[in-house]
Amino acid sequence: MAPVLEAGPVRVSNTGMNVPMRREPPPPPSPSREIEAALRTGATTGIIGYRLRRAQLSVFQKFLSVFDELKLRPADYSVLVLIADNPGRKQTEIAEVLGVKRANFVTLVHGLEERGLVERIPSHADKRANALHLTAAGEAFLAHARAVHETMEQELIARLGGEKARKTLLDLLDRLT
Amino acid sequence: MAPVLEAGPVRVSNTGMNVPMRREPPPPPSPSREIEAALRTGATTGIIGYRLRRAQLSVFQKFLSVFDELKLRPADYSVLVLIADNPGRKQTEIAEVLGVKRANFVTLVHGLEERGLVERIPSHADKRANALHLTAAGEAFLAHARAVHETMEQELIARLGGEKARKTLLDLLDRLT
DNA sequence: CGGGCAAAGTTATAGTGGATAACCAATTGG
DNA sequence: CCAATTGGTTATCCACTATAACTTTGCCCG
Repeated sequence: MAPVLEAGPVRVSNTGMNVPMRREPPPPPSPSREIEAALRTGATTGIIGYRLRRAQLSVFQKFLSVFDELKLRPADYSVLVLIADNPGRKQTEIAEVLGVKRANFVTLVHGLEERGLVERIPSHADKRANALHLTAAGEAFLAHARAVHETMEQELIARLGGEKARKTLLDLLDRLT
Repeated sequence: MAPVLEAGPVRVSNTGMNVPMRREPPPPPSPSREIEAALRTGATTGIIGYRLRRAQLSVFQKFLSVFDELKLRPADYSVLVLIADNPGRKQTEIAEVLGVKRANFVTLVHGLEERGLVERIPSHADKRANALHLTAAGEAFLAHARAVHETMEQELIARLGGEKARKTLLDLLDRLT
């Protein structure tokens, strides 16, 4: 996350629009002494990519702390969910929808396999491929993880201002993707 | 670049709400042959963090391609903008508002300094600190970069559906941060 | 049918970003 | 004046991603 990352791009030539109209430096706060004047961040905070990055980092951060005990990272979780909903698929298929290079996906699945959550069953239809399945333990574990996640998700929705706001957000994010 | 990454957290116990109600496997498409059935991704795509991540990667990707010729990465750009709007600040201050560890900020600024865009002037008020400024070349470079970025930003706003949608997005992102 | 090409999985490797620890010089507060 | 803190720096380490190369297997097509 922090993701990230790489900070975001920025806005236009002169001043960003969320920059408070910048006429002249507002008179310094009460004691014009050396009071740590705040920085002008308007030009960066007006950037869509920048804000997107910060929000994403923040949400992932939260995910990491919530799932710390379960030793689950976001990528792990998404893999488990995807396998659960699409049992028997091959590695390449799961990797692709997640946007993970199949070479890197190997390590990911191996980790889950070693923890006894996932099984890689050699497909006899195609001897090159591995069909991915959750083990019984994996199912149980995921059920718990899903519950934990749902709590977090509801918390996020509440912060957004409700279900409608969530839909709006997802729609806007889609337009950027 | 792959999106994924670390995918996001997910939804609740049974099925995500954007998952089409999952009753039973809908009859396979026309030719029930081996037609690469699409994966069920509802449970992942309903996750706020996941969508946030995908959108952020997408936007950054675009930034990278647009700024490829200028050899500017998002972090570089944000640093230049911040220094331009807050000349004379010390490294620690700029680093902090960007959420960059001061140790890692060193490399960042050094790169910009070597390119002749930024100057680190030893402060005589505090002999430990470096006051950051843009060079004349840095100002000129940034003016160009800002113009390039503004074009990209407008393109993003258009995709969102206008200025109002942009404000809505930024507001929602703020609530998550 | 047989040869060539593509796909699935894997390994190895490199690059990048962020985090931590340790250190020096300088400053600040008692 | 001394202790604690701050600013900058270096050196490392870890996580994530990308690329290349290789093996096995499947598929197409002349």
